[in-house]
Amino acid sequence: MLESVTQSMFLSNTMVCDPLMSWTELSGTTKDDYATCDHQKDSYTFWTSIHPEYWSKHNVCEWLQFCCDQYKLDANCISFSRFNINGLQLCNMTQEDFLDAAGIYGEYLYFILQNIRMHGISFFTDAEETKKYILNSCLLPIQDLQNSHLWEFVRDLLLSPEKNGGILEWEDRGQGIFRVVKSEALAKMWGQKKKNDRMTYEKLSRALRYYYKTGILERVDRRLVYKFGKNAHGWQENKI
DNA sequence: AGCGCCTTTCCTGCTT
DNA sequence: AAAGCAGGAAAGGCGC
Repeated sequence: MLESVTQSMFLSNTMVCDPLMSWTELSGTTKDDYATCDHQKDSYTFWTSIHPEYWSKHNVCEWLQFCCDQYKLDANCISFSRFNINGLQLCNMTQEDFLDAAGIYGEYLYFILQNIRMHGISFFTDAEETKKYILNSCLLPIQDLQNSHLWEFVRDLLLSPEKNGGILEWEDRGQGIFRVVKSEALAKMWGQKKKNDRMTYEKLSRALRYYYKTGILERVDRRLVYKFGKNAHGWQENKI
């Protein structure tokens, strides 16, 4: 399933990946990008240039580090001891194995690995491109892993009613008008994401008000009610 | 090193 | 009276 999904998505975007290009050509295009990365500068050019099947234990570790860096994953959620294995063993891990070893990131890491095996590392050097693919896939929402902006956090909470526990609700779905139902709960959740237990709705709302200036939000003259502006995206139905 | 962006923190005054 | 709103000011964090 994963293969067919990613393959079709992959082939549909010739800018990211020309199917005629070889794996080595693809990975070669990224070498320079990572030569500028001061973190593990020396090793990037090595592990990205070989197939995952041939990675050493060290390379596997570097790959995990790369994923954490690139997608802002919380390394504490990943059991690194479970990944003290070589590339061949890594490639033999099932999706369930990944879930066991990396919790909420398991499915995601599995997805990344399978795509690197198929298409090379360049597939994942552009976080924005990767995000598009994940959003179009049936994987867990990548915004949970990546998005750091407050308005995106709010948007994604609105888009996941099963997760927001009635904290936010749409007032007018079509116009992008929504209401903050539990203000302090929202602040607490935002604080959790930012690892800041001093967050309050008072402060969060100040940040929201700054969005009026940039057109991310529009003012609605009602208490606890906000509206997405013309510069907000991704909140409309049937539109990503 | 420095700059810009996005908050975070704090504050005063105002409104509901 | 309590909670929310409006923004100014300044500082922090982080990516480039």
